[in-house]
Amino acid sequence: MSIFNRKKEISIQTIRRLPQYLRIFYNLHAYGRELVSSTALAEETQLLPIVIKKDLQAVGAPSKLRAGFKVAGTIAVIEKFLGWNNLNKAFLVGVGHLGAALLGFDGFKNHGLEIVAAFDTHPEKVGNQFHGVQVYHTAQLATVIEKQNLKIAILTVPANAAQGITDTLVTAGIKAIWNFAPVNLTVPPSVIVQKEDISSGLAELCAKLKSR
Amino acid sequence: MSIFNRKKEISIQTIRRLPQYLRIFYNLHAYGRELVSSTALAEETQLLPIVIKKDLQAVGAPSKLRAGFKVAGTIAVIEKFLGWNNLNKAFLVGVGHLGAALLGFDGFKNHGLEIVAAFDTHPEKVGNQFHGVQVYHTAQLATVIEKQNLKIAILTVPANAAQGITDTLVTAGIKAIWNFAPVNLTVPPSVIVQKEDISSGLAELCAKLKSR
DNA sequence: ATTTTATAGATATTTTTATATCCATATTTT
DNA sequence: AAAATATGGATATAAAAATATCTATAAAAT
Repeated sequence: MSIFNRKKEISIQTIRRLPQYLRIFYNLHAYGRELVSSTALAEETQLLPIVIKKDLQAVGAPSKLRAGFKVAGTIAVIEKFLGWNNLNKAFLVGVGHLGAALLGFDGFKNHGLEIVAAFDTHPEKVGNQFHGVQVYHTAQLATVIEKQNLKIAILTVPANAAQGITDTLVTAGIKAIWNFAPVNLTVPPSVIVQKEDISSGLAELCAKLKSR
Repeated sequence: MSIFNRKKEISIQTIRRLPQYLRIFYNLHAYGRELVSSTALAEETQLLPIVIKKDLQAVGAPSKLRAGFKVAGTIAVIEKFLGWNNLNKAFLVGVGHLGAALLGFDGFKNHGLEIVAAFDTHPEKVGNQFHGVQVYHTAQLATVIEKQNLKIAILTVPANAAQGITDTLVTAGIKAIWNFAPVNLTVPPSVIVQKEDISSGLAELCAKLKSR
C-alpha cells in the first residue's frame, strides 16, 4: 500500500456523532451565526472540546484560526460525507407500532432519507396509506424494488419474519438494510446491515442505575 | 483506594451486548439446552468467540470446562446484573408516534421494565388508554410520580419540550431518564440520562454505503 | 502599538476495547 | 486405555478511541 491511496479513516464513533453536530449547526445557521468554536459546541453537546475539534477536522470542516468552525461550510461537508445532501429513496417493511412511527417521523428529510413505500401482510394495512406512504403487500416486494430501483430497506418486522424477508431483499438487489428486528441477519458481504437495538441502551441505563 | 474495594469494572460495550446474549439464552432455555459454547454463540451473534467468552466471564457466568456456559445460570447472572430479574416501574412522557410505539412494545417485560403511566398534553389523548396504559395530563406529573414512587422516566416529547419536562422530573425526584428526544438534557449529577438517537445508526449506515 | 487570550492545528499520551496466544482439562474419538 | 480435540481460563498484544499537551496565530483587550 502506498502512502498515496491511504485515505484517513474516520472512526465509527465520530460518524455517530455527526448527526448531533449537524442538528446544532442547522440551528446556528438559522440564527445567522457564521462561526462557532469547539468550546461553544462542547457546552451544547456535553462533549469535550477536543473531541469535537478532532471530529470536525476529520471530516474536513472549514475553519478560521482563533475564530472557530465555519457554520455553512461545516454543514456542507458533513452532509456530503453522509450523503445527506440529496435524498435517498428507501422503503419500510413491517408496518407495526415501530414501523408506523418511523413512517410518521418527518425528520428523515434532514437525514437524506425519503420513504417511498411500505410493505406488510395484514389485509387491513395493505392498500392503505400511513402518513402518506402507500402500503403494499409483502408479496410485491421484489416488483416494487425493481421498478423503483430502491437500494435501502428499513426492516421493522417481527423477529421470526426478518430473515425470510431479508433473503427476498437480497435477491431483489438491496444494498443496505436498517434492521430494527432483534435478530442477526445473514447476508452476503456486499450487503450492509445496520442493526438498531434499543435494549442495549436500556441495559446501559439499568446497569448505571444498579451501580448507584 | 485499596485493592479490596476495586471491583472489576464491566465495560459499556459488554453491557450493551448483554441483552443480545440474554435473548439467545432464553431461546436455548426454551429448547431445553443446558450448555452452550462461545463458538456456538459466536455463530448466532456474528461476534468473535473470544468477545463472548470475555463478556460472559465478566458478568460471572457459570461454565463447565470444555463444555460451555450453563444456560440457566447465565440467564440468572445477566438478569441480576441488569436488575431485570424483577420489574422496575417506569412511565412515559409524550404519547406521539414513538411514545405510542413504545407503549405497545410488550418486550419490556423481559427487560425489567413495566410502564405504569403515560403523560401528554393533547386533550384527545389525556384520559384515554394506549395499549392498556392510562394517559394523564403532563400537569399531573409530579403528583403521579410521588404517589407511585416512580424512578424511571421514558422521554418521548418533541425537542423543544424536553428540557422543561426534565426539570419537572428532576424536581419530582426521578433517578433515571431514558431520553429519545434529540436534545442534550441538563440534569444534576445524581440523575442518569441515557440518550437514544437513531440518527447515529443511520449516519453509520449512510457512511458505509457511500464508501462502497 | 503592545500585550493578552482563545482558538485551530498538530502531536503525544492514556484509556478502552478488541483480538490473539497459550495452557490445563474434560470430552470425544480411536 | 490412549490420543486427539474443543473449550474455558488466563494472559498478552493490538487496535481504536478518548484525552492531554504544545504551538502558532488571529482576534481582542490594554
